[in-house]
Amino acid sequence: MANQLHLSIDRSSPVPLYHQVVQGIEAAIHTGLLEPGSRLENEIDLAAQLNLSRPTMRKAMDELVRSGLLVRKRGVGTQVVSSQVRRPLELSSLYDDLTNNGSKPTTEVLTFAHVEADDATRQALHLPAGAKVYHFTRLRKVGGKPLALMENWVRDDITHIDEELLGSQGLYGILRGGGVNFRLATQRIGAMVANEYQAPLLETEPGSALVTMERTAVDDTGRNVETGHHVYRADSYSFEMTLVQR
Amino acid sequence: MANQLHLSIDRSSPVPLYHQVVQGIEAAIHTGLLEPGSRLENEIDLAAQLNLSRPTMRKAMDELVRSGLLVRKRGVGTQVVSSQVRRPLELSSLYDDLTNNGSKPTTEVLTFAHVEADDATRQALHLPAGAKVYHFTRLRKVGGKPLALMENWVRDDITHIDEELLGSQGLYGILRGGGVNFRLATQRIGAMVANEYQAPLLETEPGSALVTMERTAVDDTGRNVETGHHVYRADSYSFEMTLVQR
DNA sequence: AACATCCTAATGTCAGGACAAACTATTGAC
DNA sequence: GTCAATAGTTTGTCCTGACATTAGGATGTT
Repeated sequence: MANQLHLSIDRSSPVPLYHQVVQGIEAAIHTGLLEPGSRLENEIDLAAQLNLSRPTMRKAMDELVRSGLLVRKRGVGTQVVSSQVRRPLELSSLYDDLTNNGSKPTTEVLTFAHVEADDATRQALHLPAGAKVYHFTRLRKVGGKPLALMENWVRDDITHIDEELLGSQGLYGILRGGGVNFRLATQRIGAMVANEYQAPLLETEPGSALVTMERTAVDDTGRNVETGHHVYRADSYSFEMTLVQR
Repeated sequence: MANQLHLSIDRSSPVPLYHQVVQGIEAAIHTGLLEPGSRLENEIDLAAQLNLSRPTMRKAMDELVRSGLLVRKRGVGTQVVSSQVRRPLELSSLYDDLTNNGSKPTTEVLTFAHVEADDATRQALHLPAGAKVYHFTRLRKVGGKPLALMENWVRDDITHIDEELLGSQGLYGILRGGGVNFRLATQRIGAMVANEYQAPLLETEPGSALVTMERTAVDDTGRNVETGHHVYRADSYSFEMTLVQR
């Protein structure tokens, strides 16, 4: 079963070896070199072929299993999952998703204020009484079509934010530029019908379906940096994800 | 910084050591023994205290980082995330979620058929032409209140399914009983407004908001076992998840 | 031919060590 | 006093080695 992965490992690269393996196998699956359902060679032989240790090989496969591309069974082997799997939902911003997708989103800042945080915001961001936050609402369009209406609250002790900045780039880009390393976010996805305020902005009818998302993001120092409440036109947006059994 | 985790490791237990550590730290966080934002001792000392090797300790912390409870920074240390983190979205069924939650869901089977798969279903389940599937719709209530309207298509070569079975337990429970080990699922979450068919069943008004979910589940042999299209009352259900930066 | 038993292959778990890279805080020089 | 070099701490990566556990086929018995 010479599976001829022709992966090449570059030991002088700063990219960790296990990650090079991950990328190599991902590529092999996407190019069809590794067909869905096919079995891989066992971990030990694969490691030997690439002059890697088994733990390193195993760590690479762990990631691929976690992301849903591979399936392992003890005593049997490892095989490529037959279904075409998309990337699991990652911590990314709408703006990044759209630009990565080749679209050119535009952002219109509807309101902008630097105000004292209300109770709900203080609780969401773990702020003391009297702390101030940036509070703003934005309308995001892609291809001239409105897609999302976003209301956010952001700590003001990270980086300066103003209306002009928000109009020119995504919020997460601004915050990353201010030194924030996002680590995780909790979010809740639901639905509502468009009200009189939302409908005209999103160029739809009151009563049409909207996808709602509430999110709070945490950075690597444990600070709750940002919380927001977004609504999306249901006919233009939905959340796609891959769930992996642990 | 004697953090007194008083974890006890049982080496005779069939539970892997690293998982015992995971459970111990999770418990410490949930009981408040480890406060949000507090730093843990370093990996090596913790491992030594529990008479474990560093890789084992590290594997445990890896899982906790992945699930969002801990945050690591090279050169600095590991700390408990300040926000209260919920479990990441796992591959679970609505029925399981409800029963684990202490609720007593009831299921009403609206339609049931054993029919030849249509094109869309054949494609979703990777079935050959002429293959047959179980096709059924169910209404799930909890506390007498309707919550979800579910339409599913299931391969018929796994286990026998009938109307009575579906009324008494969850679909995933039936399939697991039939020897299926679920591994992953891809799903898409969106929104729609209730139509004339859905509204009376869900005891709501036409035009009210519904959360929609489409899911296809894959088992450990790579078979696409089940695909379904569910709608939930938006006022009673939403999807909550934790996203972790990779 | 049907069944139970053994064997093999593969993944799962665990240990102990070594060095690299990144961040902090201290120390030193100007 | 301010800034830069340095040392120390902690996580990140990688290695070798060992044994346990499981699934499934092969073997042998009834």
